[in-house]
Amino acid sequence: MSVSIKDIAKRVNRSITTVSRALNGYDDVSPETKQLVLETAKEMGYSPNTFAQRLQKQQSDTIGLILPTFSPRFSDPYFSELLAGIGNMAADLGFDLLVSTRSPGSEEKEAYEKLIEGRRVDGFIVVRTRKQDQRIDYLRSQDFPFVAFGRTDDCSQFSYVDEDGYFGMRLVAEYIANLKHERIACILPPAGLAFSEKRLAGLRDGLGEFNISLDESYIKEGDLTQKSGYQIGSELLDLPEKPTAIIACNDLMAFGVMSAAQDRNLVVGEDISVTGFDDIPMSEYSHPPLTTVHQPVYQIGGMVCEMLVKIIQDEIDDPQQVLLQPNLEIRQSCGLMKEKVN
Amino acid sequence: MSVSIKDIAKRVNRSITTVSRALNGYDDVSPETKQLVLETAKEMGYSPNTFAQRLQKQQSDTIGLILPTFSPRFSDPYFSELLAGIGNMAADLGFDLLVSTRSPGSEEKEAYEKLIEGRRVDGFIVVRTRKQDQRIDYLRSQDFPFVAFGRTDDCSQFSYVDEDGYFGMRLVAEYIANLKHERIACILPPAGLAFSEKRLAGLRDGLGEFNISLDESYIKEGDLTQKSGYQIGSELLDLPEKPTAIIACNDLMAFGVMSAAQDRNLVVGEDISVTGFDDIPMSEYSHPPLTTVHQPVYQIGGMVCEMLVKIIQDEIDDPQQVLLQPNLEIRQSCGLMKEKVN
DNA sequence: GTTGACATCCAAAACGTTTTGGTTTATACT
DNA sequence: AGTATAAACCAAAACGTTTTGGATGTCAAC
Repeated sequence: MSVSIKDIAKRVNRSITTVSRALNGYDDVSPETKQLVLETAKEMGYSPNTFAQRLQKQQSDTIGLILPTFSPRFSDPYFSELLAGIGNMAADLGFDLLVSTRSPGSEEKEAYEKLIEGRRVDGFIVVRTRKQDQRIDYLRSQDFPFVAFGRTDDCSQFSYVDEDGYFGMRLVAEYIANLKHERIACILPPAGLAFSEKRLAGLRDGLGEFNISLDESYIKEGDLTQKSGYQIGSELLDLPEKPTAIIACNDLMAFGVMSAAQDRNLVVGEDISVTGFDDIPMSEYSHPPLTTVHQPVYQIGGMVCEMLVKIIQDEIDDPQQVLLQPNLEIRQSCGLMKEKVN
Repeated sequence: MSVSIKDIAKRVNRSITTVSRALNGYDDVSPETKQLVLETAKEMGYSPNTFAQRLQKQQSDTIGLILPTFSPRFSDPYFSELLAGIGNMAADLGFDLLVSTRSPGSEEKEAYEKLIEGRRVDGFIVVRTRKQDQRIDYLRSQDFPFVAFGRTDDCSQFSYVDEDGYFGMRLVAEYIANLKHERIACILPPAGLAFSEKRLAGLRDGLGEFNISLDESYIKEGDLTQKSGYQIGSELLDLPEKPTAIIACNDLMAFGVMSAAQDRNLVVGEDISVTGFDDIPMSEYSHPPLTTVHQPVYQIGGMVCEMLVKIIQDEIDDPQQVLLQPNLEIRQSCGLMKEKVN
C-alpha cells in the first residue's frame, strides 16, 4: 500500500536499521548513504507511520484539552481563541491536539482517566481552574504532566499561566472610582471558579482605596453567558435604587447587561457604566464599544502549550508560574456618574 | 509499567490470542474463560494500548477537522458550537477528533496532505465550503473519506449536510418585504464561499416576488466578522440615500451593523431593520434581540460526524446529501418601514 | 471404530517503527 | 605485527495488539 522504511531499505540495499538511523539523523551512517536514503525516501513519497512510531516510543505526541462546558452548546469566543492559540502552537511543535467537551463532574473525570489509561495523551492543559480543583488533584496524584491556565487555592506545586485578575480588577475599580461612581454592582463568575474571588478582591480593595464599599446586595453571581448577564443585569436595573456602574467579570455578561440597560432606555456610557473582562474581539465593535480588561488569550494558549511540551520533554523540572499583568482597554461603555440616575 | 494483554494471559493461564478474543467478544472462547478474562482484566486495570490497536488495524479511529481562519485569532461562536457538536458525537462513536486551524491556501492543503500521508486520520470534515473547493477536489482525487458541511458548485458526488440558505433567505425577503421595506441592502460573505451566492439568489428571488429589486450599490461583501459588519454598515448608513433594511449574511456582521446604526443614533427595529443568519446564542440577548435564520449548528456537527463515521466504516457507499429547511427566528431587530428615514 | 461437526484453544505472523548490542572493515599508533 | 580507535553497518528484539490458520479434544452419527 504505502511505502514503509522496509521498501526504502530494499531499494537502497541497506538494512532497515540503517535507513531508520539515516532518517533520524544519527551520525553512524555515512554521508553518502544518508543522502541516498533521504533522496529515495522523498522520491518514493515516504512518510512515517505515526502509530508505529508512537507505539515504539511509548509516547503519543498528543496534548489533551477537555473543555468544561455547562450546556452542550458551547460558544464562548474566549475559548475559541484559546483553542486556536493552543492548537497552532501544538502543530508547530509537532504535537496533536485532542479536544473534547465535558460538563464538570464525573463524566469529566472519566474523560481524563480514559485518556490517561489508554496512554492517548502525554499531557493535559487544564482550563478554567476551580478553587479546589479535582482535575488538578487527580493529575498530580498520578504525576501526570499538565499545565493549567489559571490558579487554584493551592497552586504552589504546579505550572500555570494566569492573568493577574486581582490587579486587573483594581484597574477597573480605580477607573470607575475616578468617574465618581459610588453605587457599584458586580456580576461574578460561579463561586467555584478560581478567578472569581480574586477578581472580587481586586475590585473591593481597589474601591477601598477610594473609600467606596461594595454593597453585598449589589454582588451577584452569573454563569458567564450573555443570557445570564442579561438576566442579572435586568434584576439590578429594576432595583429601586439601581447601581450606576455594573462591573461584569467577563465580556459576554457585560454584553448581556448592556442589552438589559438598553431595553430600559438607558444610554450605556452615560446613564449607566458597564465594564467587562477578557476583551474578546467583539468588544471593540459593540454598541457602545466595551471598556474591558485585556487578556491576550491567543498568546496565552500558545504559552501554555509550549510550557506543557517542555515539561513533557523533560526540559523543565520545577513548576513554572507565569502571571501576566493586564491592562485596561478604555472604550465608551463608561461615563461620569450622572446625578439624575436613580 | 501498565498492564497488557500479555499480563492477563499469564495470570489466567491462557494464550494471548484467547485473551484478545475474549476481550473482543469472539464466540470461540468458552463462557467461563471469557468471564475469567473479563474479570481479571478489570481487576488488573487493563486498558488497551490505542496505538498498538491502530497500528494493527491500520486505521486511526480519528477524524480530522481543519478550520479555515483568516486571522490567527479565531473566535466565531458559530464554529465553537459546530466543534462541540462534532467533538461530542465523535467521542460517543469512539473516535478522536484532531483539530487544527489554517488560513485558506497552500498551508491548508499541506495540512490535509500531512494528515493523509501519515495515515493519522480516517476521514475529514470539511467546513465552510467554497464554490470551487480545492480541498474537496483533492480529497476526491485521493478517494479519501470526507463529509462536507456545505455544498459546492458541483456537489453531486459527495456527502454533505447543508442548510437551505436559498430558502432561508427567501424567508427573510418575504418578512422584510411585508414590512414594506424597499431600499434593502445586503452584506454578503466573501464571494468564494459556496453559500454566498445561494443566499443572494434567495434574497433576490424572494424580493422579486414582491417586485422589489436589489440595487447593486446596496450589495456589499464582508468577511463575516463583527468588525466588517461595522465597517460596511457604516458605509451603507452614511450613504446619501441609506437603506431602510440591512440583511447581513451572518449574525456577527449583523451585530456590527447594529452597532454602526446605534452609533448614528438610529433605533434598530424602528429607524432601521437588521437581520442576521445563524442564530448564535448571543442573538437572543443582543439589543435588540436579532431577527435571524436559525441553524442548528450543534446538531449539524453531530450529523456530519455520524455520517462520516458511517462512510469510514463502510456502512454507506452512495453519497448522502442532507438539506435542512431553516426557519426564521423573528425578534425585535426589524420593524415597519418608516417614512422619515432618508 | 471411523467420520464429521463442533467447541475451545493457541503459536506465529503481522502492523511499522526504534533501539540494543553487536560485527566488520579500514586506519592509526606503538 | 599487533593493537587500539573509529566509521559504517545490521540482525534481532521490542512496543501491544489482532488475525490467520491451524490443533486438540469431545461427542454424535453412521
